[in-house]
Amino acid sequence: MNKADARYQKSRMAIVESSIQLLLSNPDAGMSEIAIAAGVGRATLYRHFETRDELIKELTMLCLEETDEVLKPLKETGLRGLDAIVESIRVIVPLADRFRFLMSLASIGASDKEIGRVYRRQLNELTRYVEEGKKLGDISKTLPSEWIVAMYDALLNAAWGLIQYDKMESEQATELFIRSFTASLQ
Amino acid sequence: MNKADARYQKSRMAIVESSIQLLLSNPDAGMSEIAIAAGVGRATLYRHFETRDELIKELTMLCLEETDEVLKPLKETGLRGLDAIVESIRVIVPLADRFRFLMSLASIGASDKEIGRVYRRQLNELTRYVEEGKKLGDISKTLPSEWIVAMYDALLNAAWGLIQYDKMESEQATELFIRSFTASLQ
DNA sequence: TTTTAATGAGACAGAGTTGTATCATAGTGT
DNA sequence: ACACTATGATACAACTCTGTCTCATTAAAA
Repeated sequence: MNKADARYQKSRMAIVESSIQLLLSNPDAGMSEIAIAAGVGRATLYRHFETRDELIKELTMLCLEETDEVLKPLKETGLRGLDAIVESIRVIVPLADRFRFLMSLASIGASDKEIGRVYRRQLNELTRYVEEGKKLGDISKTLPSEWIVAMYDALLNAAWGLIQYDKMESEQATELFIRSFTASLQ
Repeated sequence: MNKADARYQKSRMAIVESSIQLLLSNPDAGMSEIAIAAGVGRATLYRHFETRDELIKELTMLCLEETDEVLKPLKETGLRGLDAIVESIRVIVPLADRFRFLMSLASIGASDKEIGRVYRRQLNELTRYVEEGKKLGDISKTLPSEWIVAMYDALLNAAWGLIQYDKMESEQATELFIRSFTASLQ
């Protein structure tokens, strides 16, 4: 299996993209179904991912890395507190399918060490911004940080749901998310 | 099978309650697992519910009916708009596990006619309160009703998650929910 | 107490899924 | 042009889950 081979890359990309979308709408989808959705033979699917559990684990890691990737530039902007959170919303909503995939399979996080570690780190970063926001006076100190983080996740989910079902555009969902979320922090 | 028989009722109650909780934490749980969780033989489980799909469908209907039940008094209070919504939050949060069960298996709603009908009706009632709230001036007219309804569901989920993982008490979650939700509607 | 019937345990067939192995084919790198 | 190799199709065994059935047990109803 040569990772540089064009056929390999084509198959792999198709598998990753299709399986994330498919597992999002049907978490019980089997390997046959996944292979069909990816337009790939079942045998090829097993050549790329040894088992179904392996596939899901690698997809999860991939989604975590992708969200990491878009959040990295944010750290270099020097934004702090609520400003940082708002900016994170802007970059994360377009990736909401990845994020939702992580949520829907959150149970995995508990079972896999590596995933749990990365997941907790991302959660901690958001919590840090929340604490900053409280110090800066943008966020009410009487709201528990845990509740704020939970709201963030929940509203991101809501936004993505509306986008997925074509109820609104990504931009509108982003603005509503930001508007409602910031308003709720007073 | 005599529905009045004490043994029948005991088994049925155990099955219903256990399977809702179990399927909530593991939607893939099989009939064996469900039977064990209910402290009941697998054969008995099949005597009460012909198939696994039947079981899930009946559980879903039951949860719908229960939420209907607690919302019924609300209609007789004469509360309108935002006041009605706030009151609905108070009565619904304690039932959040039922509600979450409905959400987690929302895909069923699409497949089953009866469930889809009841589900849409409940959604419409919430939407009606939202529209009322806009007319009464409690809710900004520039927020799409769909977004508000989505937020309601999302925050209910968030509240229930925190309660389930013992991060806070039901009362505190309710108050945070109401506070954040109402604040976001301006 | 006696009768009735719901239950638990277990065996069973059938269907579906997973993961492995083989082989001819067709696209790729050289 | 040629050698390589990823792929698709297919067959296969092992396993799991579902749904059915039987029979002894035990708790409820009479």
